Amino acid sequence: MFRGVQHINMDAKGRLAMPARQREPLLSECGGQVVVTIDTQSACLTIYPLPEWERIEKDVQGLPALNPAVKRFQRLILGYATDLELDGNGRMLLPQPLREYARLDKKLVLVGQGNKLELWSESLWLSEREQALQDSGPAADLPEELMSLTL
Amino acid sequence: MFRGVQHINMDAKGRLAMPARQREPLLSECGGQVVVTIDTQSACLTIYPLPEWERIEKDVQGLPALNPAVKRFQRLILGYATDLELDGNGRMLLPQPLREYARLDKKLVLVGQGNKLELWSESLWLSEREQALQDSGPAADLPEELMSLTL
DNA sequence: ACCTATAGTGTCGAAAAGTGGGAATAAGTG
DNA sequence: CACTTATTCCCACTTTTCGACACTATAGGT
Repeated sequence: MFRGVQHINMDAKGRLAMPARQREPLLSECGGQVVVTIDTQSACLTIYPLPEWERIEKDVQGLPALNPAVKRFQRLILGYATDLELDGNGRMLLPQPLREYARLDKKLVLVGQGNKLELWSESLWLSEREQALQDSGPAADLPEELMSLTL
Repeated sequence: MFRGVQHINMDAKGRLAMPARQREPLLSECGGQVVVTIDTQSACLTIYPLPEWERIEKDVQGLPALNPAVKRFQRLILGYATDLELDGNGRMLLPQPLREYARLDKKLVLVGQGNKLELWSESLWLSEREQALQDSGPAADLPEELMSLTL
């Protein structure tokens, strides 16, 4: 399970060092083998351990491909999916197209989301968080399902 | 069950010593393993014993993620959730993003809330308490649910 | 009132994590 | 085929983090 928000830097070569907290689970669960793809809903990337991704890939491929919207969705998700491996120092090198999609520059934010990690450019993360706080803050009228949660 | 309001200090490294009163239940219930996350409604943090958090996490992940407001809520709650462990001295080290969110400085307030603890910066706690007293005082009109309470 | 035990706080050192640079290999082009 | 450019792998250094230890303060009991 991936948890927690961490601010990390990408170096000049486009490498990003996986924080130790997330590195251990990745190494033990899948030997550092991950799949990175885009989030079609937001300008961020998602990072899956390889076994988890294989399950998702199967589900996505099982969708009715005659529906043009589905077909487009598949094209994006599967098309951008790239397998990467952590190097000896626990870093991964992000391919340009992925960096470009999520507008990644030096300052990044890595967000644990249970079965996956999300990777944001710091500036986009901040504005997303701002929006999220508005939506979930005291003034917001939240959907039914949330109101009934017991926290 | 966590009860009581306690004023505590965070040291220069961002460590906070869990008061002995709360420490014992935490150690016996979950071996000092806790999950800290943000409260989306207020600028404070919430501290759960690990087993209790796992129940909540399950509920939150079960929500319909197609609703953008729900998705944002999940991103905040799950994203900021960080598991921490009490060290040999009964202290926990709060990660920077969490400290930042709740504007924590040296003086903090720890508030028991039954199944969880809330952590406030002292100054925010004081003004929140002020507001809460206004809302719940003699002049306030309280929601139905409260009126029917037997105190 | 003093002594003791326990909670709270600070400091130091070792270890690990993050960062950068450089060399070697591979790929692409003239 | 040779030369240039890009990519990858590896090594070394710096910084931060974590754990252990020691000291101080406070509360309770004799």
